[in-house]
Amino acid sequence: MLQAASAVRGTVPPAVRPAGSSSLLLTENQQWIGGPPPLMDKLSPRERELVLKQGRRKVLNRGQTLFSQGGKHDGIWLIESGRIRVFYSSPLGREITLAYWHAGNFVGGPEVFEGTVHQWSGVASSNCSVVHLPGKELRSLAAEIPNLAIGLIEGLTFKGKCYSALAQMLGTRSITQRLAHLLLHLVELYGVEDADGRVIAAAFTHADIAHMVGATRQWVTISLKRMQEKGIVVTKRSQIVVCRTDVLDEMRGHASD
Amino acid sequence: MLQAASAVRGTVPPAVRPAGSSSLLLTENQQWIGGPPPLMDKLSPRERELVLKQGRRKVLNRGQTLFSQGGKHDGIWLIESGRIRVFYSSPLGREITLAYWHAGNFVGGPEVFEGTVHQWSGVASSNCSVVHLPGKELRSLAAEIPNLAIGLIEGLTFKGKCYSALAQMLGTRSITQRLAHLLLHLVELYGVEDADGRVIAAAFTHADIAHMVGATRQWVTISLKRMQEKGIVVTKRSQIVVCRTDVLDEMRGHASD
DNA sequence: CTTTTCCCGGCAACTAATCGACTGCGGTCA
DNA sequence: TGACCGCAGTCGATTAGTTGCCGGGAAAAG
Repeated sequence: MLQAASAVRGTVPPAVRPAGSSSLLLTENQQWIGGPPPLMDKLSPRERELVLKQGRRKVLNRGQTLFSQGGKHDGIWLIESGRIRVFYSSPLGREITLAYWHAGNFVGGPEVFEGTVHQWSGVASSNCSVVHLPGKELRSLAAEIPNLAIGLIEGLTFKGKCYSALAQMLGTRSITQRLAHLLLHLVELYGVEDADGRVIAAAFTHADIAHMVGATRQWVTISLKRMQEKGIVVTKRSQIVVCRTDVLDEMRGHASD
Repeated sequence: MLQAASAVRGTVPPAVRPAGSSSLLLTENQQWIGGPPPLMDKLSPRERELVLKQGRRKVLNRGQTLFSQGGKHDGIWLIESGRIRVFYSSPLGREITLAYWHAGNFVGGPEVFEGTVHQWSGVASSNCSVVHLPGKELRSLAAEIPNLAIGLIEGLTFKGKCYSALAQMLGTRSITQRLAHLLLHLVELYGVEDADGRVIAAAFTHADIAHMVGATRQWVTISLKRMQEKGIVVTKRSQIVVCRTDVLDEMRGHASD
């Protein structure tokens, strides 16, 4: 089984904004680029303590499963540190990842209290620390702390938009367009300046990217190569440097006008 | 402009269950096949009257637009009769329909009160009667009538599952699989017994179907023809008769095991 | 240090799906 | 009755995307 293949991959680089999610999220009308406001930010220190007291902290190694589709649903997990990948795997083995969720977000939707079964799976894509809030406790906490309830609703609405945007992208854009779109989003979230352009400072393998845009590993390789030939990106040692965001923006099936 | 090309298309045939939605909804773990329980069913006659009083009734002809993506969002529409098609249209003109919503459901999500802008468009796919509940009025009604609030949450959760399921289907299944899946769903909702098999009693054009599965009109024609050659379906005069649900079930990338 | 594992990369054959265009049918309307 | 229009159906050309395979290189594990 996986035992931390690379120290680099999986750690969130310093340049990264703390809260957010990397995926095919934003469509034309999407604001909230980095994700919803973190769930706990509006709470007073006392309230925060109250919530954490009710929850059960859990530490995960890279690769460990937090919940899996078809499993019984009970409550949510609040991410304290690390990165959780939420994805769906079809019976025939094809996979689509919804998003990589960062610290400050919660996972386990679309229902928050006691639901039926999970529609998605969640695994740690880096070493993580999470707090589990079971449905029953969460419900009473939400009744007690209005700001928590509001945070939950905001988070849920955002998740709804994620599903919605993902469906729209998958339904109306070609893989190449989706890839262009994703690269722009990754640059937005993880971009660090560099001599050649903007480096995507979080390491994703071609397979990771393939799962995000709904494609095969090989096709991502081919597409990236073509982009490199056109001078849009430079790939040096499994890192992607984006040189021409303008061309990418045009490629993705532009939103403007 | 469209002026009711056919009298048959657009009317909901008698065999149809009253509430529900036809789309690529159900995944393996999906229950609620026909949609959520209708929003108003749990209300007392008096409460129902109260709600209808606050709303503004609107009658739509087939083809008329109810709301469109990018437009300002304010409240929801309750469907009294007819069928509303909710879809997204990309800047380059490709379209994906989320669902056809029937009487008893509401449209205008994923937010219910005052939101930002619509992510989807809604047009009447038959003559419709709807009741508009603006965000402000809806909010106070929901505060006053607990059962209405619960209905809203149930409806929203269901919509979340729709987006989610649609994304999963689009991300992991081939068009052929999606088509098989859709046919099974349509039979489930609109199926009427017949000498050859089960007739899908609601008329959808090939273009309609293409938008539901995210494909081109031509490809739907070809796929249906291939299915006919294999004896899975029979198409007689723009109506589809499904003979072998078992084969379709196997084609769609089966859930069982 | 060696072995193993993972990941990039390329290649070839193949199928799925798109695009544009044209035909013919049937229904509707003037 | 004739003109029109939306829709099913078909064709050929082209592209997008898959599947399976093999090789090399870098990094982790032993």
